[in-house]
Amino acid sequence: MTAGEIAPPVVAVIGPTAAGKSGLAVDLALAIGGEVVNADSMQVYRGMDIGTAKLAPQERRGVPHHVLDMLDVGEPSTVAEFQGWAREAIGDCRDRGVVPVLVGGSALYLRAVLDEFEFPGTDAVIRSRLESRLAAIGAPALHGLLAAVDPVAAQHILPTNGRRVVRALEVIEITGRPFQASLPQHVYAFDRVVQVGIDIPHDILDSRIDERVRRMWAAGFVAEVRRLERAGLREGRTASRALGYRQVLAFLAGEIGEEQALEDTVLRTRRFARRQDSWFRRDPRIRWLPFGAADLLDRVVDAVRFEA
RNA sequence: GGCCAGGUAGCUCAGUCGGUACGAGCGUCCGCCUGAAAAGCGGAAGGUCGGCGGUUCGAACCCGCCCCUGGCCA
Repeated sequence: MTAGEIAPPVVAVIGPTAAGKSGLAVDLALAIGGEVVNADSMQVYRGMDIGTAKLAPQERRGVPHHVLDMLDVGEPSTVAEFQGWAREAIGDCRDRGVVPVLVGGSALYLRAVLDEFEFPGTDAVIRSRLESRLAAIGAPALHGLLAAVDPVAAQHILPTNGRRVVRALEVIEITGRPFQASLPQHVYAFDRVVQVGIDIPHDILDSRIDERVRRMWAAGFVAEVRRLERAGLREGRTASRALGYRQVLAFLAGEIGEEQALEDTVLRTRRFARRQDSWFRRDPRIRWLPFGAADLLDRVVDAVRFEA
């Protein structure tokens, strides 16, 4: 963009999984001259296509998509790294006068990008030392240690949540300062942001999830996982835990039957959607629009034009 | 038709010499969440313990009959 011109707004299309965000985002990008920036924690993996419901190239209808296929399944993924990629993509779009349309259901990722959100560093050595300590003495005991050095953080972290206790101790050790155990305020990191959410009833969403998972299976999901398994998926700290992938890996390992894997995937996806809900509902800045509305796209476009 | 096992929370099942169901896991609902977040963690609501009758101060647990499920025999 040229000097004096105002930067385009940052738009985010959010909502629970299987609500139709990806397609809507492309529609929106085509309507207002935008490009898509992925905000899905698992679509950053190369090869994880069917199971993450990643839009196929032709389905992107010529709209450039950013922050997709950044990692191999064996590599760990983190919010902090994602935050960097996404902000870079957003900055790049805006510099070119293009509206960045962030799409995804990873709530923490969205907030990390849109809000003022800073992550203290990490240290593999410290981390693994704390993790073995966790394995040795258990979460409550480790929580006791946390309480001694950072009572406030300890108060905000449940004694049974080993994962968070470890991270808190890691941050304290690295920075020498207390750990911020609560989410920050809702303060955007950009001057103009519009978040539109797809509001979809639970029963409709549940049946869509069921259909989607079955469609994934029909589309060769198991074969995809088998392929990725050879590429190191099973060893991947993050990717191996993805919905569906984890279940199919269990099936391939002979731990559960294939039908069970499918049903578990549906179930876990449903629960995930509920969790997404509780994140999104807390953000008062989201402009909710009804799923299935005939003029949904128009309303999204209006929301962007009006609020931006 | 006979024999055996079993009928306890939405589901899978624990359970005690007869003394108020501590039930557990899963699901459901609600909540938390700063470098694994499609992850991790917590809280809550759910049960006339198959039906009827009997024994007993008291029965989900004992007896009888009935219904249902699975298996075996015929």
